[in-house]
Amino acid sequence: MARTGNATSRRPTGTSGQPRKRAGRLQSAGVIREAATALFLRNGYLGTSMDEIAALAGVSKQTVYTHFADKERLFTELVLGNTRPVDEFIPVLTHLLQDPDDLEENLRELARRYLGSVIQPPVLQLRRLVIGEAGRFPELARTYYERVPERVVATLATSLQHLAERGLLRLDDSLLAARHFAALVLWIPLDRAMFVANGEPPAAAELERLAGAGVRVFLAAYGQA
Amino acid sequence: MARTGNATSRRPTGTSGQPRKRAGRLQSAGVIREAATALFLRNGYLGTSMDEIAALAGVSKQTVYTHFADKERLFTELVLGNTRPVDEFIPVLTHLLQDPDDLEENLRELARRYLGSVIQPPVLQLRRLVIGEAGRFPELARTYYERVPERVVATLATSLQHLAERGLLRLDDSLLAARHFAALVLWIPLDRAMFVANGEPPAAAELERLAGAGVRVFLAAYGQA
Amino acid sequence: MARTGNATSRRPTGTSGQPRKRAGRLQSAGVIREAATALFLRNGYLGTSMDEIAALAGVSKQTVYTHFADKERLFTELVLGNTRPVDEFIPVLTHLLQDPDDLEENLRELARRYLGSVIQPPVLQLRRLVIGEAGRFPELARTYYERVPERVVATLATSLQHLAERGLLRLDDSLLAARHFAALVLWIPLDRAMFVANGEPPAAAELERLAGAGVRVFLAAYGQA
Amino acid sequence: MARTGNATSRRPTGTSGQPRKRAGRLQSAGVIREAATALFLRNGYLGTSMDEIAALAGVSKQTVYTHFADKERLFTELVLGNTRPVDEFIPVLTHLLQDPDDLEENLRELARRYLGSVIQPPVLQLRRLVIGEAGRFPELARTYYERVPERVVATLATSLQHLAERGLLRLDDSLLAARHFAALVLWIPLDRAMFVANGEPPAAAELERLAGAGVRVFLAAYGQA
DNA sequence: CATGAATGAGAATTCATTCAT
DNA sequence: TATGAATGAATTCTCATTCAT
Repeated sequence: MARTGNATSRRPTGTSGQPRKRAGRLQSAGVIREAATALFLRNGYLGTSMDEIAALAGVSKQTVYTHFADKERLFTELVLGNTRPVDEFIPVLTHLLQDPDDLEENLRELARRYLGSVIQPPVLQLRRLVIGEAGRFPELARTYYERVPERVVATLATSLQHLAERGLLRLDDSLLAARHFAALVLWIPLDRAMFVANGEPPAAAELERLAGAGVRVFLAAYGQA
Repeated sequence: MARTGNATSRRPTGTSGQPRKRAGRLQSAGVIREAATALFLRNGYLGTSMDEIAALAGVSKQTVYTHFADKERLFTELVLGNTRPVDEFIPVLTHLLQDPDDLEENLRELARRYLGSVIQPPVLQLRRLVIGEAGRFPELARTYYERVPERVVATLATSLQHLAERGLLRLDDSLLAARHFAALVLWIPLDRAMFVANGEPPAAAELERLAGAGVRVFLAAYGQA
Repeated sequence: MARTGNATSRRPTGTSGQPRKRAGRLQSAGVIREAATALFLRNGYLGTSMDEIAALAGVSKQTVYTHFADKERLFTELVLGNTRPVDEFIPVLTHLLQDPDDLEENLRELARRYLGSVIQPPVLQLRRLVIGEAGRFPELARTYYERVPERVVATLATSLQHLAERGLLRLDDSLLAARHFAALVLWIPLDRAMFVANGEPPAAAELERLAGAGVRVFLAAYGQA
Repeated sequence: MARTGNATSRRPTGTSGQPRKRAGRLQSAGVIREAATALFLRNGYLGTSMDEIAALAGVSKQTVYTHFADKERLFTELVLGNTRPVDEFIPVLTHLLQDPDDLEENLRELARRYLGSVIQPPVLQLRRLVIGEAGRFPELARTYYERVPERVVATLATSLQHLAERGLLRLDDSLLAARHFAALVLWIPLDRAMFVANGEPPAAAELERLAGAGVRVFLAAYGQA
């Protein structure tokens, strides 16, 4: 059932890597961040050791501690600092629903982008990581939930509300509608991706099909007759 | 023949020590299973030590190893042996859609039960656990996915197909429809529960509302005009 | 430097072997003896576990303890019971020097047989084993030394003494002469074999050469002018 | 961000405990080497634990691991680093046979020194150790054989060859002659010492007698008429 | 700021041996 | 006699963290 090799023994990935040549003083933090992110995403919180991080970053372990008080702090900082995908997606979302000429097509485009943003391997890994560590870091998981998926849903709700006000949609609970949209569009591939790690990502045609079908259902319920 | 003292240098330790009750022989495996399940669910795979498991089970560490070859095997066996909730839900599902007098109400009842089954804390914990360890145990996660959530969806698809054949629903891809149903009904509280661990579970009224709303959207798209 | 694989981790050789089908009651002791001998010779005293022995013998561990009080006793009994090669060689030796027609040729034949007896892999393994455990089992090693190599030398000394009395050799310390003979004949391949484990054994021609050369030197010092 | 308590659940233990002297920084490796050597020689590879080594060295276990990757590496490094006796004996040998005034006496002196070097308890223990572990570390045993006993024999062969060229000896295979010399001089006490561990070493007179007798036989075969 | 050496606790797993059946 | 289950101590090795330089 376990992956090739031994699930318990983890190789010190850093040792064999090329030891960077003394990251120029102040860049240490960045190098460490990168190394730690890669390792946490791959092996989880407990599955990653400070030794490995230091080795992969090419710095001494103490240097890691100079920049980050302890493992916990390093971890939470990395998780919460990793919001680029949402930060970039939010404006796209807003813009797409700003002034739609063809609502169904615009929603479909939104669905495609939404899916495309969420289905990226690093995003999936982070999602798995945060979910898996939710027991150990409840605060962190809750904060991540609010800052990442919920932020998108809230923004989407606002946009849907605007559309409803302009008579383009029928809805009385925009947040619920936004969640239904997210559910219809994301759930199928996302749920699968949570469990099937490293599986090949869904083909473009499949995503297209899912986006179309999700939007169709959404509009059947929330579209103007 | 041996030199003074003991060549092996391990004294036979059995004589000393208080005669712990000796968990009833053949029941050890069960006790260990329970203890391990509780700990794995709470603390994860790496966060749980064989020492803790043995201690909580009230047996010696070696006894754990007599019953389970190693930690990995113990873990996977527990995860895959934990399918009771689905095993119980599948017949309910089938029966509810067997011969519906009021389709909307039956779907709503199904939605309530589906939600009720999935939202149970141990089920949620197991879900988080499997997702979190998907990187370390990809095979296990995939198998779990197929045996648990996918099995329900496949069964649901069959039931929906029957309803469509009897003219009660309009659909051409029953699996897709089943997934849309699951998405509309489960996603909202389940996604939240993945991140908000130990948060108070949604109130019954809230679940009722979500079930109703989900079914409404589903029927808007797949119901008979 | 270590052999392929890990010198520390030893695989439970017995588990994969075919589990004999319940050795007929009283034969257990024999089966256990065989299994234990094989394992001790291969992996040493500490490197062999009672579990492995039981598994390879196809009996339960307790059965091992029924026949042998503990690991030490099992070990010493096996080592001291393993004297077949000498038991068989001693009469050969005596007979060869009984009434020699061509002394040099008879000594050469003796040398060949001596070498042939000592150079057998199981004999070499046992020799390595006893030497390696001499620190842990000093009594055992000393006893083995007396019962095996020293017994041959003592017998040889007696035979040489007879030959001297018949005027065929010149010597005043027959034990010393016997030891010189053993040294000249055995030392070269035996010393090498102690260190080069599993090396291919010396070719027959090489042994022949060594026997001849050893006897030549011996006769140069102890032969009749 | 983390839950109450410590997410890692290992308290920083450094505060408590008596501040052991902190073995002088860079000298740890040496201290560890000494301790490990003593223990390996006394108890063998498997009979020595890393715990014992650390304790005897007065350092923490982890410090042992900072200096030596693992037990195997520590062991092989110690064994192969232990060649002082030969390193010192080789020049003596060469010098003694350089320009002999009284060949028999010089050979006898050489025999005494040879014996004296080989019969030292630590040398004997190392020899037993390497032989005993030859099954587990075949490469190591072979390397040791080549670097220690064979190196002496090869050097001796060269010296004997020189003597032959100067007409002081008669021989056509100097390596064989060297091995015969070693056999005649060393075998008797060395073979015994392999088995009789911790036995009192042969008295000086006994060694003298053996050296004399060995040289006498050697010269009977290889000396000038 | 950066380092290498050090630490105590704890990880998974195996050991020789015994007990109840 | 033979067994399977159980035990406490020990095994190798790793962990997060700190100290002296």
